[in-house]
Amino acid sequence: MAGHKLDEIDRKILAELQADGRMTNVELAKRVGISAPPCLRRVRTLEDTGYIKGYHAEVDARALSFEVQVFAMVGLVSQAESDLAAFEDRCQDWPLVRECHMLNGEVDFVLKCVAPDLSSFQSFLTGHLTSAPNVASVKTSLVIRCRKDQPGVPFDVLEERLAQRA
Amino acid sequence: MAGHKLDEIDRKILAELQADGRMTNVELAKRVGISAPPCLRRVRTLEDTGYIKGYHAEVDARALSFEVQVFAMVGLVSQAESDLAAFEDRCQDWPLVRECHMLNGEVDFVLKCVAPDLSSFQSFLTGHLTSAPNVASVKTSLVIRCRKDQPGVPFDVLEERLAQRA
DNA sequence: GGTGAAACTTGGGACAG
DNA sequence: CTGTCCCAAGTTTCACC
Repeated sequence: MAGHKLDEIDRKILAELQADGRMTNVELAKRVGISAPPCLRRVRTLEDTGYIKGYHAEVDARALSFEVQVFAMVGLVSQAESDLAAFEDRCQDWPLVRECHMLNGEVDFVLKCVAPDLSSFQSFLTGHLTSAPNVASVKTSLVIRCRKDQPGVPFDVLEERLAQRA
Repeated sequence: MAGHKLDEIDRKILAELQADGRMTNVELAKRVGISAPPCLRRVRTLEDTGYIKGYHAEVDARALSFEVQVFAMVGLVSQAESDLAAFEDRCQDWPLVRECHMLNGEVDFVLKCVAPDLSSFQSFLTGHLTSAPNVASVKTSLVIRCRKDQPGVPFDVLEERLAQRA
């Protein structure tokens, strides 16, 4: 899958498509300094090998009346692998949970949730999350504001590291 | 900006482009059930009014040797607005910090960070984050695994709510 | 990696409801 | 104002070097 090695042009393609996923192939080819056909071949290879996992429009949650964003820290009673996996499976079925990360330390999971308003979040919280099997504790924190929300990875850091090794 | 009201076709367009941001306009038009030109006009309007804030390729961080993902809970000494804003400004300059959310409750900010490995994260942590002005406490949690990571909002929840109101 | 050519897509104009 | 039909310009994607 990811055993394929990337050259500088591949990394530039990834950086450009991460910044603007709807760029036309000719524009992309111009920016990375090759002609369109080999550029498209590289993009297809990056998609097929899993470097590119998809393309998404970034929609404004607030404009769509999802006014509330919440981080929920979840502790479980049992941390046996089957119980961890069972909780993750449950998260798949909850549309308000957008991300589910298993953590080290005191807390077992952090969930990033969205909801149209506080009351619909609270009915999810009490009706589904805290009442789910094996859930010991849930601490929630409302997002007051978000001034940085960048997807993906910082390619400039990657290039710096590669430059230092050379 | 967002005062523009959306009809069902607009919401379908947003849902489709959130799921696949590289879909061609004709494919999109077919899926939402109108012809291509008005479909494109709607997409442009959604972009111009801010419902669509951008398009991004989803790249595989691990494949690009960003092996480490960390959530950092940050408490500040002073929560005066100017001090909160100063911390947010600093986050803009740290490429390893991908998201910076201000929270209510005991902790002031949660940061989602990526790094190539543990040692580079720790040098960022001690060299930049914990040593930044006004930072009182930083608690970090390594992401062990992530089984759900969906961008954006759940459109099915939105449609359900609209159906119930009708 | 580049070139050329066919098929398709984009995006505008003219026009109907 | 939003939809449909049509057409030129541009884009994708093929076979080939």
